[in-house]
Amino acid sequence: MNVRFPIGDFSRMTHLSVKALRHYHDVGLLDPVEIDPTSGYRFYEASQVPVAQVIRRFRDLGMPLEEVKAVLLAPDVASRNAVIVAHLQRMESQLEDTQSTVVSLRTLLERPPAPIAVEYRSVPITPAVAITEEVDVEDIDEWWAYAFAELYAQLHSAGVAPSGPSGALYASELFEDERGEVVAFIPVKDGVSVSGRVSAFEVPAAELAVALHRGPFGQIDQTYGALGTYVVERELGVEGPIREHYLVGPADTDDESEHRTEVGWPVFQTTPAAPPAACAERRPRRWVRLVAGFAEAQHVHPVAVELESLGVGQPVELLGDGALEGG
Amino acid sequence: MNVRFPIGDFSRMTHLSVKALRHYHDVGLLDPVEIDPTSGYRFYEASQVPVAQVIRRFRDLGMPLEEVKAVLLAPDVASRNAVIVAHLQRMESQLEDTQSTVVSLRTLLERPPAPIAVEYRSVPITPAVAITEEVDVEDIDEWWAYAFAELYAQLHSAGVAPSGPSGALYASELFEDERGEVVAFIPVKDGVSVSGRVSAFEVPAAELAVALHRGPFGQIDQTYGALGTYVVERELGVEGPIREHYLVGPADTDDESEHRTEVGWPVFQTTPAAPPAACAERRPRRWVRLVAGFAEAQHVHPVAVELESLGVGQPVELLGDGALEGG
DNA sequence: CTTGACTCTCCCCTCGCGGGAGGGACAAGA
DNA sequence: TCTTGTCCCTCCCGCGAGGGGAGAGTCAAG
Repeated sequence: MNVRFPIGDFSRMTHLSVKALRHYHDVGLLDPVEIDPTSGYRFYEASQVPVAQVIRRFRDLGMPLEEVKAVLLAPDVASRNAVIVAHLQRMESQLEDTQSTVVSLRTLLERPPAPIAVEYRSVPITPAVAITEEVDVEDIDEWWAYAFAELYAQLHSAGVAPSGPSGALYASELFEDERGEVVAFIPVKDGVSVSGRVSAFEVPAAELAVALHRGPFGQIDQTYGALGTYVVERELGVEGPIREHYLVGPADTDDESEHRTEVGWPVFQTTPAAPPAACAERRPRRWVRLVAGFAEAQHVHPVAVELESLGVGQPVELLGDGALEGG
Repeated sequence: MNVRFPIGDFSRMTHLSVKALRHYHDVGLLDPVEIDPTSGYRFYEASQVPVAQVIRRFRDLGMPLEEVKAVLLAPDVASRNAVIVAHLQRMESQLEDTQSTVVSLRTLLERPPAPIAVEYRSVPITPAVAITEEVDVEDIDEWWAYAFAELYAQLHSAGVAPSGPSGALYASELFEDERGEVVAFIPVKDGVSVSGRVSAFEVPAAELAVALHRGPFGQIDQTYGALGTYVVERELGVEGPIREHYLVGPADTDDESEHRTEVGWPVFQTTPAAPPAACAERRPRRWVRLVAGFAEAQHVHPVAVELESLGVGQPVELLGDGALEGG
């Protein structure tokens, strides 16, 4: 008969706490070899130490008990490795998230709260070619890329040059209901023969409050946020879809910091001399929702300034190069 | 009066869930500017969006709410930065732990379960110089380094050469009570005039079961574990302190993989021809405890083999170079 | 036989919310 | 004005992986 250890000794052997061992017993991860029927005492064997060691390492890596169990019960090496690799990959991607969060936190704390410049502008009705579709917000990016690829392809094959920067209209439903109509358009002087999803379109005239976004398109939420804040503070109404104008984009330069995008907020009629006043009548609940969808990623007064040197280091690999493909 | 947003709109503005916002209110992290006394409705202002953003980033970094609160309420930039830096440092050290755990896990899963070779040996009484002291287990490493430094210094100044490899005795109390007597010794042929902590010592004769550890001293727990397992399986008794002999150490070569350490387990008298049998009489409860203190870090059968390519990548810095000292 | 160390079960606590029940509040449409 | 649907409220339970402690039984050494 092999030597039996009570839980306290086994705890010292494995560096697992007594509480943890009892818990592992409860969930069936590591059962004692014997339980005294009268006293209820748990007894473990020396041969269980290695198993406990493995459990401890995986727990140190934050692997959930269920998954550790899967590793221990895996019928073959391949399926076991699959579980381990999946966990390590989760850890790596989590680490990436952490690093990008540190970056964005630094941006948030460092950047001076540059006041946004908002310009009022009357835009006339504009002929264009366009793709119009109802889209889920989550699909926007992909839709956007394909739509403009298609538009430019048709203009190119028709031998027609744009008469101005391309742009898009975003229906307010998009921000209220997570789904709404989007129009991707490219202005053209003359009629163009179009086919497929592409159609002739007249971009409607509007009075716009316009903010210019300088830098990567991926950070445009900052400008949206700033404009949203601006609009909220002045309690401006909104009429019609939000616009974007792509003044300088990836087609023009690879330097993302050179990119320029205008965000246009359609306000009520006004003269350039007299900017629009608050318009309580035309400010229904829907309006608040709309702004709510925008007003984010502003710069931070209350905790700002001087946290200058938060940095991030190298990317990390927990998985080595030839990771387990052949397992 | 500024525009007020109900919790749902504010949730959309900040990407914080309604539940989270209510929780932050409960714990006093982010209070609404107004609470309708009759309906209990919470109302937030646009100016609170940036604060919420900051909260969200820190939460994404896993900072506890209490600490986020400390950041927001910090009276000056320096104390605020202190909190942030402390958190990022915790994250970095946690990451280091993760990486070393991956390494040790790989060792555990990869290394073939090499059976340990145990040799029985009779060692005679040996004159030596030694430092004897009662030590806490946690202080062992430091104590050990200083003790041998002192021993070698005195031998050197006395112009005496060791007559054999240095070694140490570890009383079993050390493993049972976390504290016990340790003797660091260096064998010498003749009497040496000694001073301070160092004294003349006779290393007692003993029957030893000896295991040889090859490699870094930091991994000696593996050999201890293997020897402990060996002893447990054969139910060998123990008499007297455990020994270590430092055959090849840092003084001899910088290549840690070349280091050699013997671990000696004192058994009862036996002839080399007839290895000691189990000795139930002399195997009190204390004995089990002693083995329990050793038997760890064995190699792993149940989940072993072929997980060959788990690797670790670069170290990570979340804190940049000139981190915030001047903050 | 006593004493002290050890073990058992059972219950509540953590942290940062998520899920849901049950019920009031509010804006839009009929 | 009523309904309808959507919001919002509070209150309670749950997770994961145990930690802390109460109250009671067990075990081995002196």
